[in-house]
Amino acid sequence: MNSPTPSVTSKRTEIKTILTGYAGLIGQEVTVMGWVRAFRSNRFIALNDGTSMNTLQVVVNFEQFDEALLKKVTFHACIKATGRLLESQGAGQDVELLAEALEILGEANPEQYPMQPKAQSMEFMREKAHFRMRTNTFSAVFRIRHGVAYAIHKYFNDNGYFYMHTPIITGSDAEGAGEMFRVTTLDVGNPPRTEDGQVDWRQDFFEKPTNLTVSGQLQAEIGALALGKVYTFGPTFRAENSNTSRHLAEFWMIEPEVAFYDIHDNMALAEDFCKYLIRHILDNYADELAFLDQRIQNQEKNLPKEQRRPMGLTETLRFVADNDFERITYTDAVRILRNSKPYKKGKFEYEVEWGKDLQAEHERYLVEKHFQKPVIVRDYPASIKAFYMRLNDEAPEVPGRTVAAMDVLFPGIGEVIGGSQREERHEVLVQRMHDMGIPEEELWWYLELRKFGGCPHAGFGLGFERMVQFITGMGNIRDVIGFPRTPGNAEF
RNA sequence: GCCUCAGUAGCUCAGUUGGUUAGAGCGGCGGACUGUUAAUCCGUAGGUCCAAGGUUCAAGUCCUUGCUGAGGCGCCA
Repeated sequence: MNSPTPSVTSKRTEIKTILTGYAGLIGQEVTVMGWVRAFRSNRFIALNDGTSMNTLQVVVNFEQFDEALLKKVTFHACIKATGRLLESQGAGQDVELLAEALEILGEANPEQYPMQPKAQSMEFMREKAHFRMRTNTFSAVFRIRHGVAYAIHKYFNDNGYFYMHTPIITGSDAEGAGEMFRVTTLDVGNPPRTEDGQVDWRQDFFEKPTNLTVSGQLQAEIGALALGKVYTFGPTFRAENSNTSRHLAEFWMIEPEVAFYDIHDNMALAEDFCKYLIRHILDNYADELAFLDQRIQNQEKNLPKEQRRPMGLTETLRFVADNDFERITYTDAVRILRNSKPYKKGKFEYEVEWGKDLQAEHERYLVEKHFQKPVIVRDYPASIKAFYMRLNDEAPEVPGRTVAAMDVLFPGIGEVIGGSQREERHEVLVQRMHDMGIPEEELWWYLELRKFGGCPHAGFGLGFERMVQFITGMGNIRDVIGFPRTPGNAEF
């Protein structure tokens, strides 16, 4: 009855298919394959194949099976079961598979296998990244991660955007988005040198210094000024020594760039886009959200009330999807903060002063206390923002020059989006680059975009993992990417 | 990079003013039971107390340094 040698065929029915459309399958013979989540009473196997949150109950009449075979039905062992699908006699499920044949596709010796059928810490599972996707939490997170990625492409495609691939290796270090990873084929221990002792980059692969990209924006602007509406969605690298729950050295970023858009169009796009992504997950991953919601509640039930989330996960997502984001200027934000209770009581660690960047504590006050919803802050002081952001006209009620920059701030994770209307005026851009010490010769092509057929345009960068973090409610960004790269960590 | 906290069994943790043989729950293993749903019951094994050095009659406990992790901050998405 039981074949000792595994013979995998493609004739399997996915468990999601069985559980969501079992009506037509009752009484029929089906084959399922998956990983054992539990083996109760030597009779009931809870089988999960990754297609959904749910398990199929496989019933084995242990009298009919070899004892040595059943001994191998252990936690996370991979099995194949064939039998008839029946209405369940038990209370916990509608249908169950009465196994007629059972095959072990991959053993998981419980004395050696590190995962256990119990709650384990996020830190421990991070060290077991090759196994953690088999857990309820991580399989839910990674199905949702896929869902968000899909929704991104669908949103842009349905709205007439073109997906554009920008280079991973860049020869420019003027993008101004942080420390970069050097890319080289030179012998790092003994690089060729010029006569004055400097590394001779002309002998390197690209005959110049190159780095991993920190942003595809500058190239996306090329696309926008030809195709009108483009977006990028690719890996991004920052060599910052950032040790936080919201930073990765390697992450994925979405960067739409749109010709003829100003900062207000840009904000409208950002808000509509965020809401679309959230709605897509609400509509398609309700089981996953319910599980993650429950998980957070269990986690928080021991915390004092004021440290708990004000709303459940699903509730939060609905709220964000259904309500307008608050839109304020940086100047307004400063005024609100200076009139706030924590400011007057001296609770802020950092000074709130026009011209200084808003700190995390300030952003959190605006989002979580004052407005209690996502906030878009725009028109930041020019002195604290990048050279390519469009210089606003002087305004009498504003203390200094500002640029048409915008940050979308979400509760819990802070900045999800940073963007701007781009400076399209050649002479203004040249002046800004000069003032900020950006070498013009490195970005000659970027400047030429302003000389030949330029136009007003705008765009933004959305941190993919931060959005997934928000939607899944995961506390640490390292738990929403399969194989996180952070300072001192590049395992797997 | 800075600040704070932590590191004890496979996992999560307890371990009193420094004092005999370092404990629990879960997991594992052995057995019982068998329509279970985090199955239940009985039994059992399992320890470089992060590392090195130091103080002391005596260190899991105190001190120094280092390593690793977490939380917060900065940089940002």
